Amino acid sequence: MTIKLLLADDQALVRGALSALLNLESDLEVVAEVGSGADVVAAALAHQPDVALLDVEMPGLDGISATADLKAAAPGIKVLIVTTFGRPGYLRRALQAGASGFVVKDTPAAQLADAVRRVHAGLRVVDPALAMDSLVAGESPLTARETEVLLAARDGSSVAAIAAKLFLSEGTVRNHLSAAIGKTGAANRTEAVLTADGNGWL
Amino acid sequence: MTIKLLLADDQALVRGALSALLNLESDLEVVAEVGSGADVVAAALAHQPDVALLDVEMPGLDGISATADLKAAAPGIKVLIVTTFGRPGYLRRALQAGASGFVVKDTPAAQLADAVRRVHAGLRVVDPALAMDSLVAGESPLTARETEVLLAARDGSSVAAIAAKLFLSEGTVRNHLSAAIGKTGAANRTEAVLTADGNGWL
DNA sequence: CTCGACCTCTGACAGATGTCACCTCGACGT
DNA sequence: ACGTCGAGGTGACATCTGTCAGAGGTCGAG
Repeated sequence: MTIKLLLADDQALVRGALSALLNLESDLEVVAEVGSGADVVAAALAHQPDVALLDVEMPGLDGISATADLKAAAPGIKVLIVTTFGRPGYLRRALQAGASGFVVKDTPAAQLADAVRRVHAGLRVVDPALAMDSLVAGESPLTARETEVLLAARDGSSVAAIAAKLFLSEGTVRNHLSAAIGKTGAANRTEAVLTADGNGWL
Repeated sequence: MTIKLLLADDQALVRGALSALLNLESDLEVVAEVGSGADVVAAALAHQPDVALLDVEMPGLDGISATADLKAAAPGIKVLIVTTFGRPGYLRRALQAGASGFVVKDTPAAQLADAVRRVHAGLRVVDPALAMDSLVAGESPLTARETEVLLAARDGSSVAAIAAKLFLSEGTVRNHLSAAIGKTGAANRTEAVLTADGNGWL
């Protein structure tokens, strides 16, 4: 009885390589590969995999949103998140979206197949060190608006530009930025964006 | 006659997966895998590969510096750069360092083995679209100091902090930043860092 | 209903930032 | 010997940022 897999990663080379790696295992079989989060649900319905391996960083629909969509459309399919960045917030949001496992891309290749089998068996797979970080970092202290403003500030936009984009007064934007800077313990907006991003709060 | 390969990528999962992918080809054999740029030369001397596949983004010694070191220690080994980001400046610097090929991670997996064979045969392998970008973007217009200052500004440091780190006057730092902002067509230091980084100038 | 949390806005303020003009110095190419 | 360029610096200026106090408004929990 082989475990059927769905792979989602925007980098074709990595996707193909992971496929080769997993197909080496006699009890695993990759039945579908997609390059964007938007294609996950359709491919899953078409190929009926047992486990879906999703990357978080994908253009358009990210892996976490894709997880939520997939669990809504086909609750029986287990989801294993595979990501480059072990951001605490990613782990938290992935689990809330219904993922069964969370693997960072710098874990040894040999462990991936085991992770897949465990997830298929109904177990949770989470890197213990990352779970600790997630507990320490906690949930995002930023309010919805503060997050939006920081997101808009990420590309170096001025207060005026952010205000125009979000239809706010410049003073309001400055207030939200100031609050975000205070909550992140940063000294300016750039640092605030960096730490918030590093924690997976954006 | 098999082609012997050396793999360098800081993400163990990707490294292992690429290894699996390439070992599927009957004429290719991965003889060494390392996780940092600093280990490339030693592993190359120990295992005598024909071609080295190096990632650009690695902690410590990056793939481009590793290329230069490797070509100095063992000029006969061909280098194929495999990277996530197709920054024009990366391509230029990789070729100057002695790389024979440059492949972005979102090219189809099937083409990687061919790229390796071509590089081994003494040909150059470069994505045509990326080569165009490299021509258009041209060399970095930033002077050495401007680059240093931008680099120091990347983490959101204030002018005072940058001045202290580089042992410069605050006024000089402001002048360099202003020049960098002007040359990159940005409106502030954050935008300047973003565009310079996007072009591989940092 | 009241309270708290959040959003929105204003006005004022100190400090940081970006720009400009202008200066010296050393290296380099002609 | 000369001009050019980059590095390093100073001083002044307008503008942008970050902070603070205050003042409404909405909305859900208790």
